[in-house]
Amino acid sequence: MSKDTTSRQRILNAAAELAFEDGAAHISLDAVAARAGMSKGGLLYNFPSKAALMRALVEDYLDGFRKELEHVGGKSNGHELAARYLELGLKRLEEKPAPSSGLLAALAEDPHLLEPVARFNRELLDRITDEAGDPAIILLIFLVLEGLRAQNVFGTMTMSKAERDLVVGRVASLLEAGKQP
Amino acid sequence: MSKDTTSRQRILNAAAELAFEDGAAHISLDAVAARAGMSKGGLLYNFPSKAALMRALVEDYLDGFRKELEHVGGKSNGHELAARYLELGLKRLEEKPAPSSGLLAALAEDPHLLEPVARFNRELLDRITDEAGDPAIILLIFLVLEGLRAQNVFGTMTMSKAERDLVVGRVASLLEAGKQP
DNA sequence: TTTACTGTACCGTCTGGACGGTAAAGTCAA
DNA sequence: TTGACTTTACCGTCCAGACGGTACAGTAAA
Repeated sequence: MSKDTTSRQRILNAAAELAFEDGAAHISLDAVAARAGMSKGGLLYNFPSKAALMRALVEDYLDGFRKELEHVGGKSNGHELAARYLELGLKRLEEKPAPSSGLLAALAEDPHLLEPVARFNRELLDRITDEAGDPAIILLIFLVLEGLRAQNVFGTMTMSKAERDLVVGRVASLLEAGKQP
Repeated sequence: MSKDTTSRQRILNAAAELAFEDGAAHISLDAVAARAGMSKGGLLYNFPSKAALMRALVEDYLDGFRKELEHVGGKSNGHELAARYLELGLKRLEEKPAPSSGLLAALAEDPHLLEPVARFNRELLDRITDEAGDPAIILLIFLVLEGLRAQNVFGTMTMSKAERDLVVGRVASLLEAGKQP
């Protein structure tokens, strides 16, 4: 696809795209290499095994999230963090190869590979709820975002942009309302 | 596993369980047959091809949902239907082999197989919003449920029962509040 | 010279699916 | 009631192809 990225990133993108388009069961090393514009030897030079590739897919997803989340500033209260999380989650839905597609590939290969994702989610949830007043709204934001991600990655997104904006706006106003009661 | 079910159902359950436990990429006909307590020949007698099995997984999921949803009564207003949908969705989260695991298997095999699911979701959404006052709350319920399902099937369910009850209770009260404005 | 690959050849294993049985249950005329 | 048959619901074997992984010789840029 694009040549201005590292081969590592091209491979990761290729794997995510393939998982989304052809189904996670059909990500062969040959197919990923071909899609990344590279030979299988080249792929195996970057990732010594398929398992390593899948692990990298998960790490890449989490690193991206962490980096972008922390990017704004380490010090922030729960509400700011929640709003930032919502915003970031929505932004990530728009990205070309949905980052979550990589998770799908990893999940299909071995469900245990998603354990770091579960830990990350839990830590983030705790961090936000510790500082925010109403846990219910935080949990709700989390689930709504998870729902949108699921729709996106399952290819069953039936809601229009307008509908998504509507529900996200409502959620945001609930968060705002719970700010200073 | 259980012997009092039809071989068809045993096969479907075995496939869903395997997809959840070992990863959707590793559902081979041999593995499914073994888990269902049957030979591969027997499996192929019930489902003439792997694709047919995957299609059946999706149909089974939708049929179950449809049947249970309609079971209460055809005539109901939007709010009743929404409440029923929420209740049913939660109940389905508790089932032994998560019904959505079958969807995961189908998705891994061929993403197009989930198109009927997308259509079903859209039709249900339209049907409820047509009769209910506030579309935002309906969409919110839908996404929250989808989020819970995703957590369940991805094996990344980090929320406790208490937390789930908390957020679901909040959502239900929002639905109730929007009933007669 | 090192780095970052490409390309080809190959191996052992797994997989979907075709196929030929077969034992039991049901059907039905004599 | 019996014998002859058809159907149902499987079992076990086999095979061509796909797959992950290895090995290695070559190459072009830094």
